[in-house]
Amino acid sequence: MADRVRVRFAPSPTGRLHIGGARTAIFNWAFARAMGGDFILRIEDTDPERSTKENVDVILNAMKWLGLNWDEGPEVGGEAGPYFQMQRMSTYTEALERLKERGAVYPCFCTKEELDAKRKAAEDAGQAYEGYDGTCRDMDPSEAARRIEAGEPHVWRLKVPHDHGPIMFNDAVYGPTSFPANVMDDMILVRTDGSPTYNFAVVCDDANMGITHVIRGDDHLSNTPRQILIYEALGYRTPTFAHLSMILGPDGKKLSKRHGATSVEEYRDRGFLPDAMVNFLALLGWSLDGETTIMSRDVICSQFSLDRITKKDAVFDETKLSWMNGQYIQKMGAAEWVELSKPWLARAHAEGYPYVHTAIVPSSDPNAPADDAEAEPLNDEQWAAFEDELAACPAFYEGLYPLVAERETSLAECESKLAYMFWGPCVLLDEKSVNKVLKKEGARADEAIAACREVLADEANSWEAAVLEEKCRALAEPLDMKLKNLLQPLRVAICGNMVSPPLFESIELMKREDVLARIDATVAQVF
RNA sequence: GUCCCCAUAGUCUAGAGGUCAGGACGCGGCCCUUUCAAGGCUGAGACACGAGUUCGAUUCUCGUUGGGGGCACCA
Repeated sequence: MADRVRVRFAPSPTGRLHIGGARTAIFNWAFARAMGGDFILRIEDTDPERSTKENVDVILNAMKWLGLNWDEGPEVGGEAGPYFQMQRMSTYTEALERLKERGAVYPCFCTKEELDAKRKAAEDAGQAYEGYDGTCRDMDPSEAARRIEAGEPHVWRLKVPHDHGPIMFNDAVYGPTSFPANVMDDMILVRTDGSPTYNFAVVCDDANMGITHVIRGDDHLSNTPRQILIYEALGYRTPTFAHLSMILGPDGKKLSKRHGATSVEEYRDRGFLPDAMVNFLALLGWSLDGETTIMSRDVICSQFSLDRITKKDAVFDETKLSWMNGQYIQKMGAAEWVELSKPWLARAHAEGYPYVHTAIVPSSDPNAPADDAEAEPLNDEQWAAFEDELAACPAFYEGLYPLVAERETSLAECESKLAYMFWGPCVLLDEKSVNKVLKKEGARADEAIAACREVLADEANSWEAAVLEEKCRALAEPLDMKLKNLLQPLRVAICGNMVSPPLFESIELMKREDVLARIDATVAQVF
């Protein structure tokens, strides 16, 4: 029978969306799309300590940013709702009643302290703790009823059949998998306070929501046999399981905070694109054909399949992510680039406004990524000023795109790479560049600049990159200079640095009087 | 401790009982070039180890080593 595929991503709103969680979400989403099924988002908010409204919004926003649209879940609803576990408590109660009727559960009056003591005793004796010892399993039903009646605190445990054979299932990724039943103790399903444990709630929800494929992290592999026992006790058909390998940090350890950025929000704030993130994460443990690296969401969504998921853990390689992000930036186009680069363009604008003073400044690496930690947020006034200018001269901003399109590995880089475009008539001269290019012995930098200045000052030359470049290049022969010696000084004089985006394309976007003012300021400063 | 899982270059991966072990990032070189990039060409770089099955294993089996994960009234 061909059931409609229904998969879910079920995060706990305990903070930001982790890279590993995002990968799991992407695999579920892509599988649903490829199979023409439903992608359901369910919030596992049963931990009142950490589950807050804010955390839920954080997760939802991250999902939206990644473009992982869900068919059922928060904000969109659906027939299998509600989609917050806290709102599904009655379904767990019903399931417990069902299990009581079936004689598949029993009340246990052992306290947490008693159990902890037993566990500790076993460990101290150098033995492995074998799980719950079944103290209350065979209690006389009438005594149990009496103690419950008396209000004695108790949990409900699953009565795992003693004659249960090995628990077997065919994992879509790991293949045939088997766990001996005797290692399964009678796990707690419902706590003293009446709340369901994770394993119980998950099974109830997945069953009630008609989930056909459970695609989740590898860390749940050993939960699977427990959950299968619950499915069996409830009399439900088990879904297909597909376990995903872990994502590791560069040191081969499980990816965690100490590896740096581990949430999708951090990558967003560092100028990474959702398309690049989805593409990159999709390739962590899955491949289309082993050859294709850059692929659109459409391709991922139509071609994704569980049988091409690898079992091996994958190391998260940020270098490759950066490269991929650069590929997407190259292809995105000016209008989209301006829109998405606003936060960083605004900063560059704010720093250059109302124009810096001309000066020689100590060298720093112009290619160094922006340091988010030290970045101070812009105030409203600065933002307004930026928005005004953006609205006033959109062509200027779109013109910036070709300057950095193939030089950026993240959107954040435009702040430092394009800073010079916002200096108006002033220029901040990089000390090292001044020494190496302008003050270089015998290079005649002053002559080169003077000659080029004449070209740039000549109103007869139309203010176009191609024209200005041609005229300036023509100076090389009469001056008997290499192009490098002719144009690098001009670059430093105008852009402040020997390393910059294309010179004449930059000049074209500037005002003629500003360019001339920069040259004059540089000459006055240096020579 | 115990249970489970994994093993192709530094990294992500493709692959099949016989392949020149393929692609991508990164790295080196060359070309292009006013800088930096981008792009093109090119180079180095891998089947963890030991047995067994086989005419032949990197591929199948077992073991070793290495790595990862689980073993809660957390999720």
